[in-house]
Amino acid sequence: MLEELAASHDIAREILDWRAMMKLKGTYVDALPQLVHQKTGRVHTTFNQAVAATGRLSSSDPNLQNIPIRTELGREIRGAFIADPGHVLISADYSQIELRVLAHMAQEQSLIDAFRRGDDIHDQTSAKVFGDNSGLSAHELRRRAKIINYALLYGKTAFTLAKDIGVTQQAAQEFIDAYFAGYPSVRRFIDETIAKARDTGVVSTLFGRRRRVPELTSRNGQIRAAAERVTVNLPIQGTAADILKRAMIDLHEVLPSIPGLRMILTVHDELVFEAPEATADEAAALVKHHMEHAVPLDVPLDVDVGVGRTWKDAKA
DNA sequence: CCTGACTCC
DNA sequence: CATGGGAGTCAGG
Repeated sequence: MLEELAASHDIAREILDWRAMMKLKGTYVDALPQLVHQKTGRVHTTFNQAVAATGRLSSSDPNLQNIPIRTELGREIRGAFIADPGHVLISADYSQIELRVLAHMAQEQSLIDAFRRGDDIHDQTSAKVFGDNSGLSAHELRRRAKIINYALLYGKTAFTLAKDIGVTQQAAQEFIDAYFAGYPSVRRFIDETIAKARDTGVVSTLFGRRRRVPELTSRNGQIRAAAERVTVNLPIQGTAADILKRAMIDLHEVLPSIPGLRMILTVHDELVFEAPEATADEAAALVKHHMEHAVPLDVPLDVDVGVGRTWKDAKA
Protein backbone atom coordinates (compact mmCIF):
# COMPACT_ATOMS: atom_id res chain seq x y z
CA MET A 1 0.00 0.00 0.00
CA LEU A 2 2.80 2.41 0.91
CA GLU A 3 4.48 1.64 -2.42
CA GLU A 4 1.32 2.73 -4.20
CA LEU A 5 0.94 5.84 -2.02
CA ALA A 6 4.57 6.81 -2.55
CA ALA A 7 3.73 8.00 -6.05
CA SER A 8 1.58 10.82 -4.69
CA HIS A 9 2.68 11.25 -1.04
CA ASP A 10 6.28 11.82 -0.01
CA ILE A 11 5.62 10.57 3.53
CA ALA A 12 4.94 7.05 2.24
CA ARG A 13 8.37 6.85 0.59
CA GLU A 14 9.95 8.31 3.74
CA ILE A 15 8.39 5.57 5.85
CA LEU A 16 9.58 2.82 3.50
CA ASP A 17 13.10 4.26 3.37
CA TRP A 18 13.21 4.58 7.16
CA ARG A 19 12.10 0.98 7.64
CA ALA A 20 14.71 -0.31 5.20
CA MET A 21 17.45 1.65 6.95
CA MET A 22 16.39 0.42 10.39
CA LYS A 23 16.46 -3.13 9.06
CA LEU A 24 20.03 -2.71 7.83
CA LYS A 25 21.08 -1.20 11.14
CA GLY A 26 19.40 -3.72 13.42
CA THR A 27 20.01 -6.94 11.51
CA TYR A 28 23.50 -6.30 10.14
CA VAL A 29 25.37 -3.17 11.31
CA ASP A 30 24.55 -3.57 15.03
CA ALA A 31 24.23 -7.35 15.24
CA LEU A 32 27.09 -8.85 13.20
CA PRO A 33 30.05 -7.19 14.97
CA GLN A 34 28.80 -8.66 18.26
CA LEU A 35 28.99 -12.14 16.76
CA VAL A 36 32.69 -11.99 15.86
CA HIS A 37 34.34 -14.96 17.57
CA GLN A 38 37.02 -14.07 20.13
CA LYS A 39 39.63 -16.54 18.90
CA THR A 40 39.03 -16.56 15.13
CA GLY A 41 38.07 -12.95 14.58
CA ARG A 42 35.32 -14.13 12.25
CA VAL A 43 31.55 -14.66 12.28
CA HIS A 44 30.61 -18.34 12.13
CA THR A 45 27.18 -19.32 10.83
CA THR A 46 25.36 -22.63 11.16
CA PHE A 47 24.41 -24.37 7.92
CA ASN A 48 21.25 -26.42 8.34
CA GLN A 49 21.06 -29.47 6.09
CA ALA A 50 17.53 -30.64 6.91
CA VAL A 51 15.41 -27.49 6.93
CA ALA A 52 14.60 -26.50 3.35
CA ALA A 53 12.30 -29.01 1.66
CA THR A 54 14.00 -28.55 -1.73
CA GLY A 55 17.46 -29.70 -0.65
CA ARG A 56 18.91 -26.26 -0.29
CA LEU A 57 20.94 -25.48 2.81
CA SER A 58 19.73 -22.75 5.10
CA SER A 59 21.91 -20.52 7.28
CA SER A 60 21.16 -19.25 10.78
CA ASP A 61 22.67 -17.60 13.86
CA PRO A 62 23.53 -15.50 11.97
CA ASN A 63 21.95 -16.00 8.57
CA LEU A 64 24.78 -15.25 6.14
CA GLN A 65 22.62 -16.08 3.11
CA ASN A 66 20.62 -12.85 3.25
CA ILE A 67 23.38 -10.25 3.42
CA PRO A 68 22.15 -7.24 1.40
CA ILE A 69 23.23 -6.66 -2.21
CA ARG A 70 20.22 -5.21 -4.07
CA THR A 71 20.58 -1.56 -3.05
CA GLU A 72 23.78 0.49 -3.06
CA LEU A 73 23.49 1.30 0.66
CA GLY A 74 22.77 -2.30 1.61
CA ARG A 75 25.61 -3.55 -0.55
CA GLU A 76 28.04 -1.57 1.63
CA ILE A 77 27.48 -4.23 4.32
CA ARG A 78 29.44 -6.67 2.15
CA GLY A 79 32.46 -4.41 2.38
CA ALA A 80 32.73 -5.45 6.04
CA PHE A 81 33.49 -9.08 5.10
CA ILE A 82 37.25 -8.94 4.58
CA ALA A 83 39.83 -11.61 3.76
CA ASP A 84 42.78 -12.28 6.07
CA PRO A 85 45.90 -10.15 5.39
CA GLY A 86 47.63 -11.40 2.25
CA HIS A 87 44.46 -13.14 1.14
CA VAL A 88 41.47 -12.42 -1.11
CA LEU A 89 37.88 -13.53 -1.29
CA ILE A 90 36.70 -15.35 -4.42
CA SER A 91 33.00 -15.25 -5.22
CA ALA A 92 31.75 -17.70 -7.86
CA ASP A 93 28.09 -17.87 -8.82
CA TYR A 94 26.16 -19.88 -11.38
CA SER A 95 24.63 -17.76 -14.11
CA GLN A 96 20.86 -18.45 -14.46
CA ILE A 97 21.25 -22.00 -13.16
CA GLU A 98 17.52 -22.61 -12.62
CA LEU A 99 16.67 -21.62 -16.19
CA ARG A 100 19.41 -23.94 -17.46
CA VAL A 101 18.04 -26.78 -15.32
CA LEU A 102 14.61 -26.04 -16.77
CA ALA A 103 15.97 -26.12 -20.33
CA HIS A 104 17.52 -29.52 -19.66
CA MET A 105 14.65 -31.15 -17.76
CA ALA A 106 11.92 -29.81 -20.06
CA GLN A 107 14.06 -30.48 -23.15
CA GLU A 108 12.90 -27.10 -24.47
CA GLN A 109 14.87 -26.83 -27.70
CA SER A 110 14.72 -23.05 -28.11
CA LEU A 111 16.05 -22.60 -24.56
CA ILE A 112 18.74 -25.25 -25.09
CA ASP A 113 19.84 -23.61 -28.34
CA ALA A 114 19.92 -20.16 -26.75
CA PHE A 115 22.10 -21.32 -23.86
CA ARG A 116 24.43 -23.17 -26.24
CA ARG A 117 24.81 -20.02 -28.35
CA GLY A 118 25.41 -17.91 -25.25
CA ASP A 119 22.43 -15.68 -26.01
CA ASP A 120 20.81 -13.52 -23.35
CA ILE A 121 17.83 -15.60 -22.30
CA HIS A 122 15.80 -12.66 -20.98
CA ASP A 123 16.17 -10.83 -24.29
CA GLN A 124 15.02 -13.95 -26.13
CA THR A 125 11.95 -14.26 -23.90
CA SER A 126 11.26 -10.56 -24.38
CA ALA A 127 11.21 -11.07 -28.15
CA LYS A 128 8.90 -14.08 -27.84
CA VAL A 129 6.48 -12.48 -25.41
CA PHE A 130 6.46 -8.78 -26.26
CA GLY A 131 7.56 -8.73 -29.88
CA ASP A 132 9.43 -5.57 -30.88
CA ASN A 133 6.63 -3.04 -31.33
CA SER A 134 5.80 -2.10 -27.75
CA GLY A 135 7.60 1.25 -27.64
CA LEU A 136 9.35 0.38 -24.36
CA SER A 137 13.12 0.50 -23.89
CA ALA A 138 15.10 -2.70 -24.36
CA HIS A 139 16.10 -2.43 -20.70
CA GLU A 140 12.50 -2.30 -19.48
CA LEU A 141 11.50 -5.13 -21.81
CA ARG A 142 14.35 -7.25 -20.45
CA ARG A 143 13.34 -6.46 -16.87
CA ARG A 144 9.79 -7.61 -17.51
CA ALA A 145 10.94 -10.70 -19.40
CA LYS A 146 13.18 -11.65 -16.46
CA ILE A 147 10.19 -11.53 -14.10
CA ILE A 148 8.26 -13.72 -16.51
CA ASN A 149 11.10 -16.22 -16.94
CA TYR A 150 11.48 -16.78 -13.21
CA ALA A 151 7.82 -16.59 -12.26
CA LEU A 152 5.76 -18.41 -14.82
CA LEU A 153 7.26 -21.85 -14.46
CA TYR A 154 6.34 -21.78 -10.77
CA GLY A 155 2.71 -20.92 -11.42
CA LYS A 156 2.56 -17.16 -11.11
CA THR A 157 -0.82 -15.89 -12.22
CA ALA A 158 -1.89 -12.97 -14.40
CA PHE A 159 -3.12 -11.21 -11.27
CA THR A 160 0.29 -10.81 -9.63
CA LEU A 161 2.25 -10.59 -12.88
CA ALA A 162 0.12 -7.57 -13.79
CA LYS A 163 1.03 -5.90 -10.48
CA ASP A 164 4.72 -6.78 -10.84
CA ILE A 165 5.23 -5.30 -14.29
CA GLY A 166 2.54 -2.63 -14.23
CA VAL A 167 0.12 -3.74 -16.90
CA THR A 168 -3.54 -4.78 -16.90
CA GLN A 169 -4.47 -8.30 -15.92
CA GLN A 170 -5.70 -8.88 -19.47
CA ALA A 171 -2.33 -7.86 -20.91
CA ALA A 172 -0.53 -10.04 -18.37
CA GLN A 173 -2.61 -13.03 -19.41
CA GLU A 174 -1.64 -12.43 -23.04
CA PHE A 175 2.05 -12.41 -22.04
CA ILE A 176 1.61 -15.70 -20.19
CA ASP A 177 -0.08 -17.26 -23.21
CA ALA A 178 2.69 -15.96 -25.47
CA TYR A 179 5.35 -17.37 -23.13
CA PHE A 180 3.97 -20.90 -23.24
CA ALA A 181 3.33 -20.65 -26.98
CA GLY A 182 7.02 -19.75 -27.42
CA TYR A 183 8.23 -22.46 -25.01
CA PRO A 184 5.79 -25.35 -25.60
CA SER A 185 8.00 -27.95 -23.95
CA VAL A 186 7.95 -25.94 -20.71
CA ARG A 187 4.15 -26.18 -20.71
CA ARG A 188 4.42 -29.94 -21.32
CA PHE A 189 7.04 -30.34 -18.55
CA ILE A 190 4.82 -28.55 -16.02
CA ASP A 191 1.75 -30.61 -16.91
CA GLU A 192 3.58 -33.95 -16.92
CA THR A 193 5.42 -33.21 -13.67
CA ILE A 194 2.13 -32.49 -11.90
CA ALA A 195 0.36 -35.50 -13.41
CA LYS A 196 3.10 -37.94 -12.40
CA ALA A 197 3.35 -36.49 -8.89
CA ARG A 198 -0.41 -36.76 -8.46
CA ASP A 199 -0.25 -40.45 -9.38
CA THR A 200 2.74 -41.31 -7.20
CA GLY A 201 2.46 -38.74 -4.39
CA VAL A 202 6.12 -37.82 -4.89
CA VAL A 203 8.16 -35.42 -7.02
CA SER A 204 11.94 -35.75 -7.60
CA THR A 205 14.99 -33.81 -8.65
CA LEU A 206 17.13 -34.89 -11.61
CA PHE A 207 19.34 -36.83 -9.20
CA GLY A 208 16.57 -38.48 -7.19
CA ARG A 209 15.95 -36.24 -4.19
CA ARG A 210 12.29 -36.79 -3.30
CA ARG A 211 9.56 -34.62 -1.80
CA ARG A 212 6.13 -35.91 -0.89
CA VAL A 213 3.24 -33.83 -2.23
CA PRO A 214 0.05 -35.52 -0.93
CA GLU A 215 -1.95 -32.25 -1.19
CA LEU A 216 -2.12 -32.68 -4.98
CA THR A 217 -5.32 -34.69 -4.47
CA SER A 218 -6.93 -32.28 -2.00
CA ARG A 219 -10.56 -31.35 -2.74
CA ASN A 220 -9.69 -27.83 -1.60
CA GLY A 221 -8.78 -25.94 -4.77
CA GLN A 222 -6.44 -23.49 -3.01
CA ILE A 223 -4.50 -26.21 -1.25
CA ARG A 224 -4.30 -28.19 -4.48
CA ALA A 225 -3.07 -25.19 -6.48
CA ALA A 226 -0.39 -24.44 -3.89
CA ALA A 227 0.74 -28.07 -4.04
CA GLU A 228 0.99 -27.85 -7.82
CA ARG A 229 3.30 -24.83 -7.57
CA VAL A 230 5.46 -26.67 -5.02
CA THR A 231 5.57 -29.65 -7.37
CA VAL A 232 6.81 -27.62 -10.33
CA ASN A 233 9.34 -25.72 -8.22
CA LEU A 234 10.96 -28.75 -6.58
CA PRO A 235 12.68 -30.31 -9.64
CA ILE A 236 14.11 -26.92 -10.67
CA GLN A 237 15.21 -25.45 -7.34
CA GLY A 238 16.12 -28.87 -5.94
CA THR A 239 18.20 -29.92 -8.92
CA ALA A 240 20.08 -26.63 -8.77
CA ALA A 241 20.74 -27.33 -5.07
CA ASP A 242 21.98 -30.84 -5.93
CA ILE A 243 24.36 -29.40 -8.53
CA LEU A 244 25.83 -26.89 -6.10
CA LYS A 245 26.34 -29.62 -3.48
CA ARG A 246 28.15 -31.83 -6.00
CA ALA A 247 30.38 -28.90 -6.90
CA MET A 248 31.11 -28.39 -3.20
CA ILE A 249 32.10 -32.05 -2.80
CA ASP A 250 34.36 -31.94 -5.88
CA LEU A 251 36.00 -28.74 -4.74
CA HIS A 252 36.49 -30.06 -1.23
CA GLU A 253 38.57 -32.85 -2.78
CA VAL A 254 40.83 -30.56 -4.81
CA LEU A 255 41.24 -27.73 -2.31
CA PRO A 256 44.60 -29.10 -1.02
CA SER A 257 46.12 -28.59 -4.48
CA ILE A 258 46.33 -24.88 -3.64
CA PRO A 259 47.75 -24.34 -0.14
CA GLY A 260 45.64 -21.98 1.94
CA LEU A 261 42.56 -22.20 -0.30
CA ARG A 262 39.43 -22.50 1.84
CA MET A 263 35.70 -22.78 1.15
CA ILE A 264 33.94 -20.39 3.50
CA LEU A 265 30.35 -19.79 2.40
CA THR A 266 27.52 -21.02 0.17
CA VAL A 267 24.52 -18.94 -0.92
CA HIS A 268 22.30 -21.24 -3.04
CA ASP A 269 23.98 -20.58 -6.39
CA GLU A 270 27.19 -19.02 -5.11
CA LEU A 271 30.33 -20.27 -3.35
CA VAL A 272 32.77 -17.99 -1.56
CA PHE A 273 36.41 -18.96 -1.02
CA GLU A 274 39.40 -17.42 0.67
CA ALA A 275 42.78 -17.77 -1.05
CA PRO A 276 46.32 -16.45 -0.70
CA GLU A 277 46.67 -13.40 -2.93
CA ALA A 278 49.55 -15.00 -4.86
CA THR A 279 47.42 -17.93 -6.05
CA ALA A 280 44.11 -16.08 -6.42
CA ASP A 281 43.84 -16.38 -10.21
CA GLU A 282 44.81 -20.05 -10.15
CA ALA A 283 42.23 -20.68 -7.43
CA ALA A 284 39.52 -18.77 -9.31
CA ALA A 285 40.12 -20.88 -12.42
CA LEU A 286 39.98 -24.10 -10.38
CA VAL A 287 36.69 -23.08 -8.74
CA LYS A 288 35.11 -22.02 -12.03
CA HIS A 289 36.12 -25.26 -13.76
CA HIS A 290 34.78 -27.59 -11.08
CA MET A 291 31.50 -25.69 -10.74
CA GLU A 292 30.91 -25.65 -14.50
CA HIS A 293 31.66 -29.39 -14.76
CA ALA A 294 29.93 -30.60 -11.58
CA VAL A 295 27.28 -32.43 -13.65
CA PRO A 296 26.74 -32.98 -17.38
CA LEU A 297 23.59 -31.34 -18.77
CA ASP A 298 22.38 -30.73 -22.31
CA VAL A 299 23.16 -27.06 -21.77
CA PRO A 300 26.45 -25.57 -20.56
CA LEU A 301 26.76 -24.32 -16.98
CA ASP A 302 28.29 -20.85 -16.75
CA VAL A 303 30.00 -19.49 -13.64
CA ASP A 304 30.91 -15.85 -13.01
CA VAL A 305 33.97 -15.44 -10.78
CA GLY A 306 35.14 -12.32 -9.00
CA VAL A 307 38.16 -11.63 -6.79
CA GLY A 308 38.58 -8.90 -4.19
CA ARG A 309 39.75 -7.99 -0.71
CA THR A 310 36.13 -7.81 0.47
CA TRP A 311 32.97 -9.73 -0.41
CA LYS A 312 31.59 -6.53 -1.96
CA ASP A 313 34.60 -6.14 -4.23
CA ALA A 314 34.59 -9.83 -5.15
CA LYS A 315 31.06 -9.55 -6.57
CA ALA A 316 31.86 -6.60 -8.82
C1' DC B 1 4.43 -16.82 20.34
C1' DC B 2 2.58 -14.66 16.23
C1' DT B 3 2.51 -11.20 12.51
C1' DG B 4 4.23 -8.05 9.27
C1' DA B 5 8.09 -6.12 7.07
C1' DC B 6 12.51 -6.41 5.79
C1' DT B 7 16.71 -9.27 3.83
C1' DC B 8 18.54 -13.02 0.37
C1' DC B 9 18.49 -16.80 -3.90
C1' DC C 1 -12.17 -16.25 -3.58
C1' DA C 2 -7.10 -16.04 -3.97
C1' DT C 3 -3.65 -15.10 -6.76
C1' DG C 4 5.19 -17.87 -8.31
C1' DG C 5 9.03 -21.23 -5.02
C1' DG C 6 12.70 -21.60 -0.98
C1' DA C 7 14.69 -19.40 3.48
C1' DG C 8 15.85 -16.06 8.57
C1' DT C 9 15.67 -11.97 11.73
C1' DC C 10 13.78 -8.09 13.79
C1' DA C 11 10.32 -5.04 16.24
C1' DG C 12 5.99 -4.79 18.08
C1' DG C 13 1.98 -6.59 20.26
